[in-house]
Amino acid sequence: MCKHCDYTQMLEVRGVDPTPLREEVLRSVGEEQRPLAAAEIMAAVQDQMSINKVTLYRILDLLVDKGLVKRLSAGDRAFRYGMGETRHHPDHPHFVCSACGVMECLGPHLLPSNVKDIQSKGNRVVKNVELRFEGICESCLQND
Amino acid sequence: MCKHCDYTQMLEVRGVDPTPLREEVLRSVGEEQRPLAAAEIMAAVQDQMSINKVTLYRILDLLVDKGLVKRLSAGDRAFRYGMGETRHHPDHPHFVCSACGVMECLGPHLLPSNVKDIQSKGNRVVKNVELRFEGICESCLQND
DNA sequence: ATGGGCTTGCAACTCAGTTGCATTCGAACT
DNA sequence: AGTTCGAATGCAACTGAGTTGCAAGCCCAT
Repeated sequence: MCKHCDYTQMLEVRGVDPTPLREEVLRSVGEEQRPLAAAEIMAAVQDQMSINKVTLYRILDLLVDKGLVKRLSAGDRAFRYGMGETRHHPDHPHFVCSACGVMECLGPHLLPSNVKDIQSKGNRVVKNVELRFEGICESCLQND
Repeated sequence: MCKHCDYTQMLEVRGVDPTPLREEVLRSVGEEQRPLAAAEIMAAVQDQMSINKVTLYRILDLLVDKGLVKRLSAGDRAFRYGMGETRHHPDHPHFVCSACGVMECLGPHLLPSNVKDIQSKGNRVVKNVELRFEGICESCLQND
């Protein structure tokens, strides 16, 4: 996705042992311009090396836990996994096509800044905000 | 949820035969102040009459299709079902507690109005917007 | 070399939701 | 009345994404 990302270093900085599988999973997520389902990441990694389904899910859990990867709801039964926030990749909303199921990233400016107002409202702690648009993507509109 | 809702009539207006089960499912969703998971709706309906799991899912599909009910992602594996938009119930964001999994409704004012700007951006059609906050709810904060 | 702690793999499981097909029921048509 | 048709419901078995339990492999420090 990005020239700023040294995946090995990103892992080390978060105190995660940079094993080949972990690096490859993070790279597969990072090199994509859109969040992927676990099955897609699986296929991408399998392209380079062999990996077990359980290992993949455990690595994804770990990366999500360390904030390197963000787990996103797509409105269907499978999560999507995209790069976590960094200085170079601010938080942003997503668009999901209900025809083909592809999730796309939208510009960060579409995520209203006043959205964290809820933090002060009521006695709750807000840790995360997710904004998702659903509809039909450009490519599906053409091939209808 | 509401004095404005005549569930039988709501079904009829949308051209849906108001069977006892459909009325009871819609009522179970409508009388709650927060969106429920299918299992919770199941329990609520079972309280009044016997219903099969498959029938419940089919009724929910139907109600979602007719716009009477809205299917919401909670960030976990189970959808939540809340009342669809009406004049009396405008679209609004939700809060999900990652500790107890309960989804709460937030005020419609927290859903930024400029959020539909994306409609014009790019060649896509946006049909739905979902804004979800995640964190720890008031009740879980107290019992920690 | 050996013991303990990560990392990975394999099989079996869970859970929410779905599919296929049988049954029931009520309206409609001889 | 008998038949037929379609819509609504039920039951069992399935699906797909993710999880759990446990064994095996690997590495490093005693």
